Amino acid sequence: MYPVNTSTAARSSYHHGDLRNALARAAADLAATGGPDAVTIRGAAREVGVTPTAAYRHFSSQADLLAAARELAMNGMVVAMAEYLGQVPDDGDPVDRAIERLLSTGRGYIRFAQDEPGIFRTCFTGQLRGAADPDPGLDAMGPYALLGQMLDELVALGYLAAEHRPGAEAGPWAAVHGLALLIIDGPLRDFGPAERNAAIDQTLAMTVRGLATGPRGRAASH
Amino acid sequence: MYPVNTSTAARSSYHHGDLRNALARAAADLAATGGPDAVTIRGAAREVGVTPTAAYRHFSSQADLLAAARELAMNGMVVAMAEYLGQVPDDGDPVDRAIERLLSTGRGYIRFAQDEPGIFRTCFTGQLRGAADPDPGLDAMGPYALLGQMLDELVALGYLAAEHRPGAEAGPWAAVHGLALLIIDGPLRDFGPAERNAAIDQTLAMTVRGLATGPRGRAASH
DNA sequence: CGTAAACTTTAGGGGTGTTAACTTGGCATG
DNA sequence: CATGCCAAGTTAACACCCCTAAAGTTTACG
Repeated sequence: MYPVNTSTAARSSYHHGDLRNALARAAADLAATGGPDAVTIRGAAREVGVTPTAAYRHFSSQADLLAAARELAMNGMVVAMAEYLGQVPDDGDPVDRAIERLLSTGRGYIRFAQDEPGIFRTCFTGQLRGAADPDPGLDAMGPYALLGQMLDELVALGYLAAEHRPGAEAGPWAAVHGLALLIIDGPLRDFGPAERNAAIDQTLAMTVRGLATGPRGRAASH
Repeated sequence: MYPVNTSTAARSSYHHGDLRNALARAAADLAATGGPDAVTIRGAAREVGVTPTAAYRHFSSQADLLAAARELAMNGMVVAMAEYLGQVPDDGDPVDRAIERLLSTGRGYIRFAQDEPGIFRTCFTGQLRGAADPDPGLDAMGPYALLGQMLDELVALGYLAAEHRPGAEAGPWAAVHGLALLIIDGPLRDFGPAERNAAIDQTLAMTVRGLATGPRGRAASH
């Protein structure tokens, strides 16, 4: 009944050696299949082959474990999005290209939510207010930073007016975030693929049009 | 230890007389303070002053009770939104007025989410896929229908192009929905009121601009 | 007056978070 | 080398939850 060496750097017998990470990983796995509600101390401990109370040596509470899972989930999300974004071709008109990159970022966001709803939900839903969060919000800023770069590009190219740049992340982010949630566990969840994609295209098109406040933006109709 | 007459039409002694509704109401109360996770058979029964097993006479499961709570929550939301919408003045240019109504709808949505996060979450999050849902999605269509009317108005006034009308609900809905969730339990939750309102204004402005595809729309800059 | 519905108690099997007290064993120190 | 400390694990237990089942009590109604 000694701990099973599930994955990395684990000593062989009584002391696990890397229990914290192993538990966090297990928690992330649970989140992937069952969403944040499936992240449980007992479940993670069981998966690692360890007593539930052992987990309390490394995590002060279930919320703490969930936070660790969320961090891993967030990493997974930015990696997946970056990977998806890397596939967009780098040719054509600069403005079109910048817009295409923005669109791909949004599509990557929504696609990830659809492909890994459990992880996506874990990233964003069920945040505790008073939880001990060392860097508040900054860990969830992965997609935010990415979006910021896109918008900077659009300003530089004259598509988005400079005076509209401050705080411009809110709109596009809200749009893709909301759409993702409406699709994965909102009223749009039983749309077929066609309707779903139509909703995505329409939302992204509206967003891009709504950002066209600069000189070059008002020219392009899209 | 006889049941306390919490509210409406309850007979006095052994038979409660309106237990189903009382439980649903209690469940909605629990949802209001603690979100959907706080909706529990035992909790609702306790609040009403009744044995947990008695609840199973009226609800087949906790999910069933939650569904009832969600229905009440949804009603509360449409009422609150309608009330808020009723306050917008009915004067000025028709297009401006229609846009103002659209904006107010969005503001009402977000405001409700902020004022009653528990109820809002109960409306939209944690939907079970296989749950016995008599009219799938249609109960959650309250805000959706309202939005549809606004968009029809905008088409009639030439602000939104008719060819963009089909499925145009997705974008605006996604935007306000996403913003609401980012604010109440997403990364934007610890924004101050000022930043929060700025994000709301910016998102709504972007949305309105993004809908301006008709002849009258392209003229107005807003 | 008797049936049946509404509600009650009791009991039990499974899940969860969390605390308290105990045991094991690695490692440093005398 | 022996010793003993202390962290990493353990078992046990309490409280809460969902859900099911069986058997009893009250009340409405035909």
